[in-house]
Order: sequence, then structure tokens, then C-alpha cells
Amino acid sequence: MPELPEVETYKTYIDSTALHQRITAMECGDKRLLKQPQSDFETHLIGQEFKATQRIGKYLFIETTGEKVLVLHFGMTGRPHYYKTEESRPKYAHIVLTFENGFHFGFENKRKFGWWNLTSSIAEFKVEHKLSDDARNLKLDDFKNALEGRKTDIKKILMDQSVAAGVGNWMADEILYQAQMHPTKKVNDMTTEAIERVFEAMKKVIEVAIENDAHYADFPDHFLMHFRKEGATCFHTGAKIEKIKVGGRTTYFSPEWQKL
DNA sequence: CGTTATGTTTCACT
DNA sequence: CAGTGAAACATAAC
Repeated sequence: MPELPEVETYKTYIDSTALHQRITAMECGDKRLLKQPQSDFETHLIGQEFKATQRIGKYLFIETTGEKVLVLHFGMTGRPHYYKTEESRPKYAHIVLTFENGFHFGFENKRKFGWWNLTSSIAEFKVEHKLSDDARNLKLDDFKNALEGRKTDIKKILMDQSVAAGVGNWMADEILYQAQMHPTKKVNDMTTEAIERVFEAMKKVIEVAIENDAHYADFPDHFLMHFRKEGATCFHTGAKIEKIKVGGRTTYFSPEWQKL
């Protein structure tokens, strides 16, 4: 389920479990998850330690004591899992590192859309992958600049990783619900006030989600995540939530509440 | 069996 | 260049 808040919880999890331990082995059950030959990862990881982590959007960077930075992307179904015994090995841990202390760092990825890579420079990686600043730290002026000249649906813009890195499908729906903005509103038709409203909603959704460890059940009652399904009841209007496609992605919204 | 799923990349068009 | 829609990638769950 990894969008920005989920990956932030993964970061915290890794920071509190897997840092500062010598890596002794690597295994990978499906090489398609590796963007480089496994031997490259082994060369740069074995004998090294995780030193610190950084997150930009949905990408997690793990700095090591070696010269390369490990880059993780979780795809649609991924999470890290730190465990000790083989019995507790997660079923879909397709990539596993073993530490000197006997624990393992498993990369769970049921659908195999996630991957690992190595980079020499996080800054370079960010440019190559056209990532904006992380949505959590993004400045209003940069957001406005990124919208300049764009004419498409606000939802597509929000999910554009070069505009606000980290916003994915559920967050875009939640942000637009909070901002009372219709998902297919064209950005060139939006007033400055409306753009600022969406920006503020984005910030709020991010902080609320992180505060609650991306645990949707703990989100405030007026958050769309509680009724983000077709035919469910909108908290504010009591009307039915509708399902449409925007930019090829399933989109849930409340027609009366979210104005075009 | 068919549909759907929280992501990214690529490609053929307009 | 901006934008679109579709396809591809893999697989489990409903």
C-alpha cells in the first residue's frame, strides 16, 4: 500500500531495526526485481552496513558504509520486514539480506512491481527520475510553478511525481475530498485560492496520515478513506460516493461536496 | 471465470 | 513539447 505516508513508516521501521549491522548475504528469488545484476548488489552491500535512510516521495534510499546508495521502490504491494527465524520469513519476501546478528531484512513484494537499484548520488537519481521535492517538504511557490502552463485534471497533476513526489491514488482522492475539489477540475481553470486550498489539503493529509502511521482506521472520521468505495455515504453531504476513472486510475469522490 | 488492486514506464497518437 | 489512452509488467484476492 505504499504511498508517501506508508513509505515514511517503512523508513522509521528500518531506522529502528536494520541500521548498523554488517550484511553477510543476499538472496533474491526473482531477478526481475533487481535493476542491476545481483553480483553488483553483492559487491556493494556484503560486508557493509546500512547507515541512514532518506525518503523522496515513494522512493526509499538507504545509505550504506559502502560507496553506493541502495534505492528501494515498493510498487503497489510492498513493505520491508525484519525478522529472525526462517519460520517468520514473510511469504513474499523475494529479496532478503542477512545480517551478522542473524536477523534478516526481507523485501516483501507480492505483486513484484517493486524493485531495488543502486545509485551513486541521490541528487542525480532525483533528477534522472524527474522527481520533485518530497510532497511533505514541497514549497507552495514550487507547487505553483509546477502547475504553470498545465491544462489537465488536478488529480493527474497531483499524482505526477515531478509535481509532488509521493502522492498516489488514494492520497490524491483524499486531498481533493478535503479540499472540496472535483478530481477532473482543470488546473488552468483553478483560481490561486483553489490551488492554495489543494496545496494545504495535501499538507494536512500527509501529516495526518504520518501521525497515524498510515493506519487508515485511525484517520479522522471526515477522511474519505473511511468511505472510499462506490455507493458509500459522504460524511458531509450524506450523498453517495461515486467512482470514475481519471488518468486511468479508479477515482472516488463526492459529487455535491467536490465542486467542478 | 472475470475483475480489480495503493505504481511506473513506454509507446503510439493527437 | 503537452497531453492522452492503452498496454505492459506480476500476482493474489474477491
